[in-house]
Amino acid sequence: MDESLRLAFKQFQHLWKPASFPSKTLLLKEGDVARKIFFIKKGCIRNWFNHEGKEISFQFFFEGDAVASVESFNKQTPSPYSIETIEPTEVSWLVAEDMQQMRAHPLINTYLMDRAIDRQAAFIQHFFSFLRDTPKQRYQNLLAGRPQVIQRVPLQYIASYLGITQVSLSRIRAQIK
Amino acid sequence: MDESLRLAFKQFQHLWKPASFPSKTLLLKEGDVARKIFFIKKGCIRNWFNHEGKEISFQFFFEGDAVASVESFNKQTPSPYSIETIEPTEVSWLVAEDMQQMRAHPLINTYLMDRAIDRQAAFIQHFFSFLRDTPKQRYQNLLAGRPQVIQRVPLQYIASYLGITQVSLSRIRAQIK
DNA sequence: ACGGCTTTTTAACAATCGTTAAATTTTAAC
DNA sequence: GTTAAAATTTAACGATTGTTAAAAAGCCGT
Repeated sequence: MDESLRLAFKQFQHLWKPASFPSKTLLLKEGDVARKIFFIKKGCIRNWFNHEGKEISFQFFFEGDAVASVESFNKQTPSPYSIETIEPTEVSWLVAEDMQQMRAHPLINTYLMDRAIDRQAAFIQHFFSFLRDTPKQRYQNLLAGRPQVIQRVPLQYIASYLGITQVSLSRIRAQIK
Repeated sequence: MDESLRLAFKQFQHLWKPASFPSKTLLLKEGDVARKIFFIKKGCIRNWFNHEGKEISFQFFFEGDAVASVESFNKQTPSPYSIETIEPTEVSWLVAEDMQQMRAHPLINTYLMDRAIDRQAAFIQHFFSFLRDTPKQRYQNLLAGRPQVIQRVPLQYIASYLGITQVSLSRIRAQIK
């Protein structure tokens, strides 16, 4: 992020509102329409959806990450998933209208588009690992590439993220140690 | 696609070049830089990457679809995957510079962005099925939702698309019939 | 520090998957 | 149409996973 972009962001600083939440707080409930985008100052968040009574986590976010139910936020449609804190979390948040205002700034718009593309690339890489790797390899990739996920996220959430059960993850961990 | 958009596309008709390829023709080789975007008039195409000597297919395209190694095409970087015809295929194609020219048109740009978002949504749905469904359910979803994939794409390609081996797919098919 | 609750691990068994190899069917070239 | 090559199915076996249940470990509030 260069200086001119930083300045552009400062112009809109007044739009951002601070908030703090305890762990296990729903910031957005599956089926509701997203009105806010969150920027994590401190803490940890997961995105998950319900499938036959089971919670399936599919994304984790940490300090510096922006979190929103993007489609729901942009189109004002029901969100296909929930957003929930994992740790006590401090955020800055913004409503959709204010986000539109920021997007009007070309530098910020370009920056946000680039971040969206980066996230998509990471998403595709994670997806590819389901085609290419075994669950054990997927766990080892996570351990090597994003150790803070394993340090900070409860294993039950990680299991569904890897596409396996808690029991299977526990066995994999026992094999490696 | 409404009338004004159709007119906008017509303006750039002269940029599109026709080409025909036999089946199993590489339109882009993994590691090469993508220079073209293809629009399928007739036929069928797959995207795949090599992993330890095995071909892993992850997307299929049919008549009306636009196909390119998007990141490679946009950033002029090596493509992480190959693009290959499955059937004898007729396409219209365009080089990156001409695509930029078309993107300058607001209607076309909006249309292309919307299609990109649609594709991403479909991609995410496919990804979710790896977290939520068994391989058998994934096959049945494909059979119900995109029957032409099963009718036109060789089963060995479909197997890797579903994240399983050809043998396992064959067993699943035997169970269902 | 204590109890109660949640999370993680372990165990046992059935079901599914991967692997290798062979048999069968389909496809394509001459 | 015949034949060779490719694709698909079937078989057998070992490895991995899901499921259910119980045990162990960790966490939180009092």
